[in-house]
Amino acid sequence: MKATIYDVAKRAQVSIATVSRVVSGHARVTEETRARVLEAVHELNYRPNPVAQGLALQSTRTLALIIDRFDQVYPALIVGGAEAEARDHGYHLLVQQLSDLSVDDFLRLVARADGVILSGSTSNQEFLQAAVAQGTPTVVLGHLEPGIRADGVVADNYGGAQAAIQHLLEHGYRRIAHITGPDSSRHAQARLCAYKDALQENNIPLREEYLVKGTYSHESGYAGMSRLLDLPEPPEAVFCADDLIALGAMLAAEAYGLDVPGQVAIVGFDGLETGAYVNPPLTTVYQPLEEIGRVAVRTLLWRIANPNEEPRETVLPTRLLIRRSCGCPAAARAAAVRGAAA
Amino acid sequence: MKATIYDVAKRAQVSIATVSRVVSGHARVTEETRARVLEAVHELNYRPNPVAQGLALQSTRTLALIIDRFDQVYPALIVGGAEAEARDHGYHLLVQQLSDLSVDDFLRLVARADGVILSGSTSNQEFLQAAVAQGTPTVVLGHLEPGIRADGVVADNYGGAQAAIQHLLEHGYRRIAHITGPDSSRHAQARLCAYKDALQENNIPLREEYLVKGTYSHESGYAGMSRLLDLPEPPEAVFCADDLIALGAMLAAEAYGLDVPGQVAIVGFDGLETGAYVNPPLTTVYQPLEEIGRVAVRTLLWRIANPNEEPRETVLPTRLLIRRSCGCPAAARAAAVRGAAA
DNA sequence: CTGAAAGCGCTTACAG
DNA sequence: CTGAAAGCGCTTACAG
Repeated sequence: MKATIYDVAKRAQVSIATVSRVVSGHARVTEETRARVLEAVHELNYRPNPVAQGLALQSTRTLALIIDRFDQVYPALIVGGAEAEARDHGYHLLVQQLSDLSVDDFLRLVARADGVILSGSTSNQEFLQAAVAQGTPTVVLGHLEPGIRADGVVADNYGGAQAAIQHLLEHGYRRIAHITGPDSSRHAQARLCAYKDALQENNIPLREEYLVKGTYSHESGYAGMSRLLDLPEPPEAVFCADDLIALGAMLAAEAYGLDVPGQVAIVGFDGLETGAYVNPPLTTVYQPLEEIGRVAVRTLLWRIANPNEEPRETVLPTRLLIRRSCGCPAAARAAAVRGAAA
Repeated sequence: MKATIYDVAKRAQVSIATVSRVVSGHARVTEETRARVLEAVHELNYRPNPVAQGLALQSTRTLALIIDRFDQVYPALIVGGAEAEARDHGYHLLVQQLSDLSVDDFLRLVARADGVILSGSTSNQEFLQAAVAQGTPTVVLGHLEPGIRADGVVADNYGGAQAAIQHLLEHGYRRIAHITGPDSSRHAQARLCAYKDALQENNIPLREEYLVKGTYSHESGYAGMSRLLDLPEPPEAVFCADDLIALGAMLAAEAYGLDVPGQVAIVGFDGLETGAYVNPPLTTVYQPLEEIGRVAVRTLLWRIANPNEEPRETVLPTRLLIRRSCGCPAAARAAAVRGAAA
């Protein structure tokens, strides 16, 4: 049904080599034969079979992206950026969720791609090792890891979290709690670390009861905040490991009849647009998720072209997005909308 | 570097045909040679090259999914469901965004897949035609279209929207406005249609000024609601084409100093989890997005296996998720959280 | 049960 | 500039 290079060659009365040359544009061909081939290509609506090209060229022009789970806007933005960037370079994108993935499934996917991007979860360590051992160009959405030849692309989680805590301290809060992300998230680890360091630098003792575990979910934010508010001495401010947790925490505060930020301040992380549209608008740390996806793809493409360079790490800046939930004065309506667009 | 079938054959002292047979399991092989081959496979860590298999078998065991834009949780859930289902069947998933996509890019992607799933946007009409013309198994995230041999998988947008309007009418509201989704969304069209029909059935004249265009975004919800509230006679209730619009509308109402739902009721569409964590919790129409992704994949796989069957359409039920923004009495905290889990 | 061979649809040295 | 041929790594009739 679909025309192959043989059909075109026959119709244009040339060899398949010549067809390949004019279609790829990689070699000189007489203008006359070129025209004849192009006409045949057009008439037969010929398009080279990418699978056959993949086999011949030993390159699929496809990249694989492994994300923990496609269930929130976070992964969507990363995939969106990655796909856009890949497309700009003539590449396609294969996606897979980390949860319940076997190494075999993973390697089957990777075998279809020229390289792979792995999420910053500790639970993909096995996959990372397998990919690198195979010599597959690999970038991790996280920091460089000693001894592993994979590049890293990551937001400045530590710096962002630090800025958030700093901001809360400037508000005069001293009793600052933290609802963490999952232990398996390296990003959550960095944010937690920044939280601890910031308190210490300001001579505020770390209280165990102010540290509650969350899972990057509304529900865990709700539950975590409830526990904090049940404490004999509840915190004045809560730094949440992501915006979903923060929204859950806000609802919990309301359920306890507490005003946010009047009675308890809340800060999130991610800078999701939705945070600008809740009441009070959520102060949060913006990280450029789409850009992370794009840079990850660019890095991977660079790595594919330069297999022998030393591992490279790119840290993208985060930015404190000050809205209302931290206790800052009400922004005008216009400002809230502007914040949302950021 | 990576072992091929030839390496295994040599090591096991058999032909590549035999290796292929034991690895695929498609044919009888002596237990003894089988063991020898398996040992070689193991020692060389051999895995068949899926690209070569794709060429030989004329099947890539890969599916393509085209979504308007990966920028919200909506696309994430569809991709998530699709990937999970594809994996369950040993398939991989290639993704691409519709925006700025050329037919050529699209067909290059499709050539790597055994079939394609297309979003329910009118702007992919060209792609749909191209895929079907090529004989590519195709499913659309929308209703069957006359004359087009593609299957359809879609939520009951009409029924869901109808239920939402009905609910608002039962609250006693008569001045009900609608902020639509983009014209290009068939789902938005269905919801709009249900809105109009429901009003008519209840003898409520349609007011042009109560119909404002949105784009499935917080921002358009904010802007649309502002326009509605500027009206000499603002609506008592607003049905929003999706939850993002609804959140934007809620913030606008607050900016106007209006109580939701006391002074203006708001209902959304999608049933996103976040809606359960805003104040007031958003009443909305739940649609099973992950399931839509899964069913789309199942349908596509069925179509690949049965190329000559008549086009099939699957309509998945939607469900009104009653929370607070419609004016229903405050649910207990537990209920709000339960609603979130739904 | 097993092997030799053809075929899947390309690309690209190698000759001419 | 152009063609014949080998090669990419598999699968699967076809013989034996």
